[in-house]
Amino acid sequence: MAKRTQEQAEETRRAIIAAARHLFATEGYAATSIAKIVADAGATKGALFHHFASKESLFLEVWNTIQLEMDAETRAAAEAGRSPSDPYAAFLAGTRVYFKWASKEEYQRIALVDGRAVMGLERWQERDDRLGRSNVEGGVRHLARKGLIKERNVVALSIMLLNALNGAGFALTRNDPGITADSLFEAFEELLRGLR
Amino acid sequence: MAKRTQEQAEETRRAIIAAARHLFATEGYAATSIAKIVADAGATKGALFHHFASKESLFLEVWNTIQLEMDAETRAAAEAGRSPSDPYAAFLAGTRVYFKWASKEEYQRIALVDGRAVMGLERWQERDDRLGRSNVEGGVRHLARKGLIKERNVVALSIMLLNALNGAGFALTRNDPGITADSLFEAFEELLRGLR
DNA sequence: AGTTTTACATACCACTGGTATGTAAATTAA
DNA sequence: TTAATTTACATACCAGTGGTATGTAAAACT
Repeated sequence: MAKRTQEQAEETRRAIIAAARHLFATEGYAATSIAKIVADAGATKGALFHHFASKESLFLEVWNTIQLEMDAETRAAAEAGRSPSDPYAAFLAGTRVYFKWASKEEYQRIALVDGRAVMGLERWQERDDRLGRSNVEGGVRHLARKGLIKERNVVALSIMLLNALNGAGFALTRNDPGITADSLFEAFEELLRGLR
Repeated sequence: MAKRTQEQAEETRRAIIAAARHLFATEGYAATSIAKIVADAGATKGALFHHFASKESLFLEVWNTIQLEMDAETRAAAEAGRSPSDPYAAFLAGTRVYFKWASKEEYQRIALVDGRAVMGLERWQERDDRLGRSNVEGGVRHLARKGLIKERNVVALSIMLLNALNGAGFALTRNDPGITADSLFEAFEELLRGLR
């Protein structure tokens, strides 16, 4: 068998992405070889390099997919959580969901750890900004308009709050007795509401 | 020339570490080959593998060194900044210095980006806790004793604040017009003082 | 029906981190 | 002082890596 239908090609492509995503999440980018990926996907190196320019670009595709999944879910939660009485409600609802993502090993490995190292600082930042950071900034800006946060430091505060959330996700993986999802969320809420 | 004096051996060891540190900081861990390290250090692979068990353990030594340098400097600054009138003073003084570190490319690449990827989540966390996190926790605990922070969430808040600082460091490298060292520091101070 | 393009498969390549072996000088023991 | 041992490399080598070049047969288009 040599050539496939377009549909069949799409399927091998998806199989490769699925295998790569699983390996990247469980073993990490560096420890995942292309040979292993294609073996798991039931394909060959030729197929992989036909569909993807490099191991790195395959990783980027996986990274993008995960980020978009996360983005869609948090936005939806924020939208659903909006309340006319509590201006914090939408932000905190989105936060709760992002928080769940940041505590998943897959998200940590791919989005928070290896992503930075693979892409390098610059590319990671510009890509990261388009998603997580812009969402947080939206929430902070909303609170600023309501007079609950100083207008001047919106950007700086957004950066810090997003990173606080990421760190909280990391912390959750260790079964440290002092750290629970609730205590972290509560602490974040304190941080947010403390800003006047 | 075959065998060297102990002093000479120490020197080649230092040369290798220095070359590795520079390359790791400028090119990143993955893009730095052992061949390049020993070429820059004026040594051979044999020498490197005599002094270090692996590329990874060489990286760990560099990582450790940098973390200890940072730790010493921030602790000293916090100590020097202590004030009987302002309970926040010591913490903020230490913060200011850590902040300077987190904005250095060398620290970002080695300590904040590649370190996580190279060590993996678990090892990175347990090592990271012993330094940065424990310092922040000390500061937070001090404020909690003074009644300025809820005693209950000390650990959770420490994690978030440390990560907020790291993120601020990242943000500084991009020459984004909205972000300055001062605005970030000010935002952090707001965050901290907002906790009651 | 013929031409072109697609979707692979295979063989190959330079380079990687790491190892095994050799060796001469420094250090230690007798 | 000398003999035995250990140290500090240097060199040659190896399996595995990401990536490329080439081939090919069927699908898609003209």
